[in-house]
Amino acid sequence: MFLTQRNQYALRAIVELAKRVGSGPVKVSEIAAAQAIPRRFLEVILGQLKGSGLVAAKRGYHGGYILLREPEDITVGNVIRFLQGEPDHKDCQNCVFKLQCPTDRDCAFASLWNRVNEAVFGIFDETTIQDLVEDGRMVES
Amino acid sequence: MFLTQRNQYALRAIVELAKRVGSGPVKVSEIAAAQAIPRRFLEVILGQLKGSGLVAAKRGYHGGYILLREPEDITVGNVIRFLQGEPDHKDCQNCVFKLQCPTDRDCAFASLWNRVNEAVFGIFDETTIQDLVEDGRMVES
DNA sequence: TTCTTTCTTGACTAAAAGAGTCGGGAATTA
DNA sequence: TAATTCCCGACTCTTTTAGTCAAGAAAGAA
Repeated sequence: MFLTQRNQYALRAIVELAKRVGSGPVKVSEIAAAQAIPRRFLEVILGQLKGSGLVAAKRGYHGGYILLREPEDITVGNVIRFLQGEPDHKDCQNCVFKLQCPTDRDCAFASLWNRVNEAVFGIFDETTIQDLVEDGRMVES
Repeated sequence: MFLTQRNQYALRAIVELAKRVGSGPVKVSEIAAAQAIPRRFLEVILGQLKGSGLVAAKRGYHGGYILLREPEDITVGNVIRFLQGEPDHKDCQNCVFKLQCPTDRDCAFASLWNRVNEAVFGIFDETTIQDLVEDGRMVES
């Protein structure tokens, strides 16, 4: 709905890693199978995620990915913010009162966008990976 | 950020109509000029908006578009919901615990998506077109 | 009536974003 | 050395979004 497929795959991969904390490195192919994510695509995504400091990879025989922080210390907001990079303020170029908006801010919609953004990230920031693992458990029963 | 260019154009067009309530029909070309929207594209968008019952068109000499409701009685939510149509619940096909999610609901992310959705539409539903007109006025000064 | 204006319609094209693939290389460990 | 697993960059395919075009129909003016 609000996140691309790719971003959802990233979250799901991290959730899968969280479920296996303590079992050593998890192979990409295992994560892909468990979460029904195309393996090669997942390799790309996990490669990118390394840059976030949330996960690390190990190559070779018993290689795979591991989580670098506790699942309760990683929020959805952490992940999404990393994946989306800096919010581009180009958005405002298309605001309602374009002429009064030379600095790309303070347009009629600015307040609206800000409120929505804060609401969404408020939720993302208070939802941890551990929360998602637990929500899943209820359903898995 | 959360709305396509097209949806923002639609909102801006309605805001422009709101600013001119009482002055009779407003031509597409006037709205397009005032809001820096490609005219032909705007024609398509306004044509679609007619179906919402929020605006009506009149052809010929003094033709143009008019708002059918008071700006304070139209919310951003009204407009966006109409433009986006029914929310497709296909989204959930890609949830975390796919296997436990045959009915396309109750996945680990369902709660998260619902909370985000409610937060966003909560804001959209409490923001009227009149609010946007007024926010713009402050900036236009 | 006839001309001009303005919306109407549907098909069309173009650009961008998103999703996913492929082949070969490099590290690690058995 | 041989198997395994991550690593990397380039590549393709599809979908969505953006925007255009031409011909037509209504409404009013002259």
